[in-house]
Amino acid sequence: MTRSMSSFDKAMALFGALVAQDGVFESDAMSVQLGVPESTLYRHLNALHSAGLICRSRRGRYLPNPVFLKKLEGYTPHAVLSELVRPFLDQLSVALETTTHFGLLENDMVTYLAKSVFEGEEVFTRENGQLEAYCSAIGKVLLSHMTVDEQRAYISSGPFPKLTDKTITDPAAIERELHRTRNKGFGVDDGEVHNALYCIAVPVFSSRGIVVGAISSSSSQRWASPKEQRDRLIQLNGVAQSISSTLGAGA
Amino acid sequence: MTRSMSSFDKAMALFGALVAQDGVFESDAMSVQLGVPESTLYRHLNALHSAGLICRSRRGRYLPNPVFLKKLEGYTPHAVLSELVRPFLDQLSVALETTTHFGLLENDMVTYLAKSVFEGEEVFTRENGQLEAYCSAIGKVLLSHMTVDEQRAYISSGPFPKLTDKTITDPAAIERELHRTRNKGFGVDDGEVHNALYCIAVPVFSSRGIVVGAISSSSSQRWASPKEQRDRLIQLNGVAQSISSTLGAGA
DNA sequence: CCAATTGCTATCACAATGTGATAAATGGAG
DNA sequence: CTCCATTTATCACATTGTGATAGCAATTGG
Repeated sequence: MTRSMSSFDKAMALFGALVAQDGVFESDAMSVQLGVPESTLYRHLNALHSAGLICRSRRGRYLPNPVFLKKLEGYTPHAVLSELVRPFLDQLSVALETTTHFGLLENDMVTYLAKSVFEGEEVFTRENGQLEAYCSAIGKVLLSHMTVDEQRAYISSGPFPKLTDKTITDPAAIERELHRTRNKGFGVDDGEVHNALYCIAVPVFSSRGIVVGAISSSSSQRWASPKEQRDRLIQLNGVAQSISSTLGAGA
Repeated sequence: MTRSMSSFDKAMALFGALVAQDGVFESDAMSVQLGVPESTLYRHLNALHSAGLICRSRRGRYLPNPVFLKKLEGYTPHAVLSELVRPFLDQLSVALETTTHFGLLENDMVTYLAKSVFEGEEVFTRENGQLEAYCSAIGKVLLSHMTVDEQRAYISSGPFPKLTDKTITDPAAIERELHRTRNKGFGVDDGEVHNALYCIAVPVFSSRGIVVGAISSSSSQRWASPKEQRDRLIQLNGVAQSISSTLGAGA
């Protein structure tokens, strides 16, 4: 499976490291970090430069080329993600016979970037609309993949409004629920946002294991059995995997 | 001088073409456009994908990878440009003994991204501040490199306030002045913005001849002679060239 | 529904480029 | 001036990239 890596991939790995470190390049540190000899790194730097990806600022400092950046103005991660994800959501909504969503976390709220309605299963959400994270299925998944510090900060940022009888509002209970979610690998909203709304959600990872967002299946009827829930999960995870692979390897 | 082109450059050229065309890829058209055989193009597409630069959306449609885009959040063309340009401005201001600026056009106004003050030559401009384009040296240069349609739209967008006695405000006269500026290759502000402010400016091109911005030399005293103006121009153009080359080839 | 078109993948012999060790030059900081 | 990290240059060698061709896959149009 390990297709021979093109020279491309290695140089782009260097690019990624550079932008992540605010342009700072220390040859020996970078050499061990990327597992590439220094002489090769400098060749890659020159390749990135002549390809118009980076500029040399001060000695030891390389910045993304502003002309290159300008080309990417007009492409936002949100817009691209929602376009990429939509066909998968459509496929999923007919397979599951439920409405499906793709969402991600933004300022501790879930933003729904894309939605695919299954006829008869209208849901009150809107694309680009937001919902509370602690009680929604997608929100629980995304919160459960935060770092410990981030999650702690979120949990102490309450209060958490009780949207239905079943909404979990006690901070300690929310924390337990998030642990459960993380361990199970999927999130459940059992009528906790709205009386007639039942959802399950799974995370979408980038190839390097970073959580990019989450997809969910929403229905106005509760799942009939654990088995039905399990079936949905299998399909959800399959689609999540597909999305991951269209995102590609270097991300 | 033509250093052998790495495989990188060709693939990045494809990337540039893709983002410029909103992700649309037609193999035969692209093949003639880039002068690369189709089979090679598809290999490049795969390289871009596995490097995490692009995703495949629909058939024939390739979008920038959102994960990649997210890495570049936080880098704006403005911020990077001003950092890159600053050392050149500093060098220039001591060489010319004048205050120097780098600016670009934004909504028909000149935005000053960077400024290097020469002692005793304070100027009222602020970094990230804006000034009218039709009367400033940098503005004239940038306007003179607009497309015909853009320039026509600008000229008919008046009125143009008379900031000093010498300000050119008649649309037809402005148009003539822009033609002159374009032909000479540099712009002059002969006290047209402020009574005690005299500037000359030259364009900064990217390697592909796109105007990225302009640099200027500003003084409270008028240049003594045509020769002095010519000397300043030579230095200005030299620095403009240097900036172009730090921007690299692929841009 | 079947053609026809276009997108995309696979393969191969050959040419070109990337690789990494070494050495040396450049530039900045104390 | 001296040290140290950055950066360029060089070289024999291994790995990739190249582009023509053929063929498969999927969409479009009639």
